[in-house]
Amino acid sequence: MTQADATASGSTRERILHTAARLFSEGGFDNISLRDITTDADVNIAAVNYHFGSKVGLLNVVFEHYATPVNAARMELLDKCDRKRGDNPPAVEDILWALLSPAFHAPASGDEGRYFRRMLGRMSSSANPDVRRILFSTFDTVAARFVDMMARACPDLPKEELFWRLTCVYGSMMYAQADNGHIRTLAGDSFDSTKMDDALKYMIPFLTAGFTLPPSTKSGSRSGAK
Amino acid sequence: MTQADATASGSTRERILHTAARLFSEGGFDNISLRDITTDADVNIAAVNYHFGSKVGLLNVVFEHYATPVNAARMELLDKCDRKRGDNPPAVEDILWALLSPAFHAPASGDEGRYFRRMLGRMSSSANPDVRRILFSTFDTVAARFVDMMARACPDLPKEELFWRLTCVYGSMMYAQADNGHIRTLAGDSFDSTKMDDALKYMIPFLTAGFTLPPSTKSGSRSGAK
DNA sequence: GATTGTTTCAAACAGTTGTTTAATTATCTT
DNA sequence: AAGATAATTAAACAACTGTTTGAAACAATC
Repeated sequence: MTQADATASGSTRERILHTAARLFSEGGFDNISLRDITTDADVNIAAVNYHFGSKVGLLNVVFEHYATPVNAARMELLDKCDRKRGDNPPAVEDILWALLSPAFHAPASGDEGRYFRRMLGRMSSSANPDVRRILFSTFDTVAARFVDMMARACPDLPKEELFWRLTCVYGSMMYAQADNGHIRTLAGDSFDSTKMDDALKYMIPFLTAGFTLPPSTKSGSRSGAK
Repeated sequence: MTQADATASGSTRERILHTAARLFSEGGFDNISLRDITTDADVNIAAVNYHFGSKVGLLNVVFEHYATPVNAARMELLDKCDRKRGDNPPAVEDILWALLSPAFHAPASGDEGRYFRRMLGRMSSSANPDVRRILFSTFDTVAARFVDMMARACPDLPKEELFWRLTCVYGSMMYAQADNGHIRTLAGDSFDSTKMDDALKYMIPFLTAGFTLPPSTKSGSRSGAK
């Protein structure tokens, strides 16, 4: 089954949805026109506004469609982190697993998961206000709980240092999802960087090690190059 | 001196350059039109094509202007890493310092460094082919040397794990530079996240801890949520 | 089989984009 | 001062954007 076939079946609405996710993942939101999508999906231009109201409305539905299961899986795993430890603070590694594994695994079948991951990574630094609003509102609740649990897992960590460590976690995750190809070009392309199981296997220990470090001392700053 | 004044002085060419950097950092390349730039810089719209050939040509010059000192500083610091250790492998922390500190520090004065950092972070995941080409060619040489030195610093690390660890490093750096505000909104905004000295102080130990971990064992994969 | 409501379609809409033109002004050279 | 080069300007260019229109085709219900 070719790629074109994969999106040529189903209702008009579904064809638009799947084609949009694929093209947005390749070109971002602003660089992909409605004509790009409707031509590829073999539907009329007006169908987008008929079914989704607007281009932004389409993006909204794409996000809802793909992000809902990811959010649900994250919530479930975060619940397990809490139950597992009772009144004790949850474990950093478990929380990181709850954040990363749903994003890297779901949806399991086909290329659609890869499309959505790349789309998300690409859009995470978008300057488009509509994109930012949709992105934020989609992951708002779960992300807030993730941050809260990480803070509880590291009770001695100052807020400022927590912020920078979270920046590393989110940055690593988004960059891995975006898969922009820069690192692979530099580090050799003799292996498959789309295997998200490997990403989890290697990245979770990496991030756990950084996050479980004792808080930096106030005088611990490096003053300059030596 | 107001922000408008800061870019209202100098030659037409310079005003375009500085205004472009500022607006690109706020809105990315595709979302900022030449009319946005020329209106803000108070120059005629044809001046862009006269001085820079095209919009892409303008972006090229902006990158050259701001990235050249960063590249030079990185090269110098990487040289020092090599000299310091002689024939021994360089230290991971020193290499990370060589990569991060020039990006977070330079240029020292004014807002221009912040503009360029944010622009770079925003564009690091851009899908625009022109942006990708410029970005890659700008940092190509230095990045390749950085990757090579990291590989030498971790001789026992399989190429695949090296790739994912580098992904974490670049992702953290770019996300910190992009400063998209998502984490700060979640983690509280009671402190100043634009102080790049703090970013270095906290991020370098974080990334060093992850990168100096012993290689993962083949069976070390986590099979699923518990 | 007529009458709903739903979906599709070609065509046009007004607005914005990067780029170019040709004329005018400014600056420098001899 | 005269001529040559450089820089700036208003205006227009063709191409593309998301969106809307009103008629046509389709489906479902009575």
